[in-house]
Amino acid sequence: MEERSMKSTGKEESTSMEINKEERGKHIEEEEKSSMPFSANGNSLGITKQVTLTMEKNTVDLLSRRKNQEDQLKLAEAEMGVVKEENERLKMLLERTVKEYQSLQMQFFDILQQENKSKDTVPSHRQAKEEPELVSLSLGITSTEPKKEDKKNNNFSNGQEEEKLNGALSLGLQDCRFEPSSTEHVRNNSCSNNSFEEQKEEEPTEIWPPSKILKTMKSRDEEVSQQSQVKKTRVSVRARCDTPTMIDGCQWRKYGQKIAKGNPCPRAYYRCTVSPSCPVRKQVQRCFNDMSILITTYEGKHNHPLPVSATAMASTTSAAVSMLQSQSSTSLQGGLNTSASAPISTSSNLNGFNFTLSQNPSPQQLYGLPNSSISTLNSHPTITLDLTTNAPSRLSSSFSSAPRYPSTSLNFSSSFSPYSLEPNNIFQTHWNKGPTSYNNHGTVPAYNENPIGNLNSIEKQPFQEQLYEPYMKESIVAATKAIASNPKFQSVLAAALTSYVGTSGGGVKENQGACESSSMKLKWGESHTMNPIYSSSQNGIGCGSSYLNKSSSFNSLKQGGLALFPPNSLQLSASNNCASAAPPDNRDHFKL
DNA sequence: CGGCTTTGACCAGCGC
DNA sequence: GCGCTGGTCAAAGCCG
Repeated sequence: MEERSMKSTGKEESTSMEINKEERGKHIEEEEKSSMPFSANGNSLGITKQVTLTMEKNTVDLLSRRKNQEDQLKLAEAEMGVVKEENERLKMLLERTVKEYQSLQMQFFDILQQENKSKDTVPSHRQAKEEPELVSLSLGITSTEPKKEDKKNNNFSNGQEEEKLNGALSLGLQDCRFEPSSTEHVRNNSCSNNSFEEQKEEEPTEIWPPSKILKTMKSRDEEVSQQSQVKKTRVSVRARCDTPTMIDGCQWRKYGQKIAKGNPCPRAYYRCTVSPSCPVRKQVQRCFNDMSILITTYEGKHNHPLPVSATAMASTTSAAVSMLQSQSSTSLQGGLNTSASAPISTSSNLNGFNFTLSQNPSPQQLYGLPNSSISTLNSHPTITLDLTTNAPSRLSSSFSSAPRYPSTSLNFSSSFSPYSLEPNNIFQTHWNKGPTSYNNHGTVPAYNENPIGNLNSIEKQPFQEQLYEPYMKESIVAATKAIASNPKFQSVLAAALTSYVGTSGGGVKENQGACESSSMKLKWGESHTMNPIYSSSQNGIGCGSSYLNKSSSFNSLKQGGLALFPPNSLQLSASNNCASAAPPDNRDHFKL
């Protein structure tokens, strides 16, 4: 534009100069006229006029072009303004859409969580049917909804008696009960432990065809004896964890990832790299229903010395496996109907606490782990260690189905003081608080992460211990009986408790040093002493812990800097006297 | 450059 | 036998 204007200006100037030339020429011509009367005056005059006209035309054209260009410029500017406005409008729209999306997402998750709570009662039973063997250790604290509880109680008023007839081993020290699952709930839910089951099958709307159920029922007895012993036993740990993988003290190398059926969350496969020949594998997968839950399934036994921080989980899994194997063998020996071989049956269903222990499950009953899942391959006996806080819904599941395999459910949730020793907090502290704990690392590798948690960030779980307190003594008595009756259970309980203590303590000792260890002790101790209202739950803890205190292995753990529990918190009251109930012969089960 | 992760391909088991 | 699914392998890419 500027160049054009420049050019046009130049032309104008040249034009004016030419005009001047014309004038001068006119004067010259007039002079020539006077001096030279007979020259070619006529021709020169015509040419001059044509030049003048041409110049004028050019000038007009230039001016008109200039006007057009200015108009175009204005138009372009106007268009740009319109586009800018539209841009801003779109931006606003985008922002609004994003906000709406986020709000809707939040609502969606809320609804999902609510639905999960209500659904969890159903699908758990599915697992037990197809799962060859299932031992569930539920260490999460639970808050049971009154409605569910009432419904549960109504439906299974006879459940306690049924439990006595069952061979399942169920221990619940919280407001949760493991109840025989209904026949139609053969399969587990998606948050499943070991197999991370299909989401579709978790849907409450899904009902198995009767034929399928019958088929499953028929074939169950035949499969029991064959499968459970042959296949590798797995230990599944469900815990709330923000990190990609649970920090268990071992070194893992990821060797594969796959989208499992029914769960959009990919399942990652890790193998132990502490020793090249170590056969231990683990699978890690997010629970589809609750993305905060990380399901880790361990398989195999380490053939090498483990770091201190890794011994806890290894001990837990090992003990659970041994317990499961023992259960399966017992069930095989004892037969389906008789309890003669192991006439141990303890049931204590209290308000807020359920403690049942029974053996030789009848084929008609099954203790399903409400949040557990069945492997579609039905090839691996699985032990589920449930460290989530979703136990309530799981525990509100209903009795019903006939267990094909011995299933053991251990639930200690309420036995831990939620404020000070609540297991979920502990695990979250070490495994779940990844973002806070591992910020220094930037990322969280899949191996040997520092299991130290930010104790200051321990969340105070809603606690209903007051409700349980009046019933605690009774439940503890039942627990005492159960523990005294089943050595394997003792070992599992011990290992589970050890895992809490050991994992945290070991990790502290190994990776962080005494400084944080001491702070952890202080934290737990303080919270414990400052919440006398939870004395009952402390007793619950003490029940297991006091026994542990007498075990050599636990003592060794304590000596190893793992004595994180204040002595009082781990001691049973004399009235409960859990420790005395535990047979000394079973102490060796803690040696893992 | 070595170790780890990613990811598609491959294999085996199981059900129909 | 075929298809589905879980589990593993291994080449390529990434990262410190």
